[in-house]
Amino acid sequence: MTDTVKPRTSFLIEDILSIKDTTAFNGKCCSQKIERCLQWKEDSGKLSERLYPEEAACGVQRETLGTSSTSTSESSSFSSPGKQKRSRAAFTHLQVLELEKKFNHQKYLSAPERAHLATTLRLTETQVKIWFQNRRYKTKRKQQTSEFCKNLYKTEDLRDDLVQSSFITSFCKAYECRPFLWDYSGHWPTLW
DNA sequence: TGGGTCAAATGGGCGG
DNA sequence: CCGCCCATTTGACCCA
Repeated sequence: MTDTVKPRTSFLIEDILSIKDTTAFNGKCCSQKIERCLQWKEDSGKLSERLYPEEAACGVQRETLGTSSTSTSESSSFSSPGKQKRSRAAFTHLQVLELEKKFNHQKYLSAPERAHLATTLRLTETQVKIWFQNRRYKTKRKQQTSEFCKNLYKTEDLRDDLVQSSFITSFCKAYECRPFLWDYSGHWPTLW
C-alpha cells in the first residue's frame, strides 16, 4: 500500500449541491447487496447476524447484532414501508479499546489476525476490516490537517495575532471536516 | 428540538 | 476477487 497523497478533489457548486440527491436507493445494487449480506452472515457465524433493511426489502429477514446498536431505531426502521434505513452498530467501549490497542501496535492486519480479533471482540471480520480502514483514514486526515495548519501559520505569520490565529484554528477544524469544500489556491482559503 | 459532531457503513476506483 | 484508499452518507448521540 502506498502512502502517496492524491491531489485534493475540486468540486463544482453543482456537484456539492447534488450530493444529497445521490443517496436514493438504487435497485441495481440489490443483488450485490444480497451478496454482501450473505457474506456478512458467513462472517458473523454463530456469534451474530445482521442484515440491512435494504436487503430485508429484497426478501431477506433481518436480525440483531451483538453490539450496542439501539433497539428503538431497529424496530422503527421497518415500520415505514418504502423508506429503508440502514442500521449502524455502535461498538462498545471495550471493543473500541481493544481495536485502538491493536491499531497502535499495527496499522494493518493480516486475514488470520483480523479473524482472531473479530472472534475475540465478537465482531465480524468485515467490521474489523472497515474499522481499521476508517481509523487509518482518520489518522491520515488528522496528520494532513496539522501539517496544513502548521504551514498556514508559517506562511501567514500570524502566531501573535489572537484574532487571526483563532480564525485559522476555526478554519483548520472546518478544513478537517470537509476539505473538499475549500479552495486554498489563493492567499486566503475560500469556499468553492 | 434542531444543529453539530462522531463514527460505522457504503460505494467507486485502483492495484496486486 | 479481494483489500485498500478516499469521499461520502447517515444513524446515534450530545448539548445549547
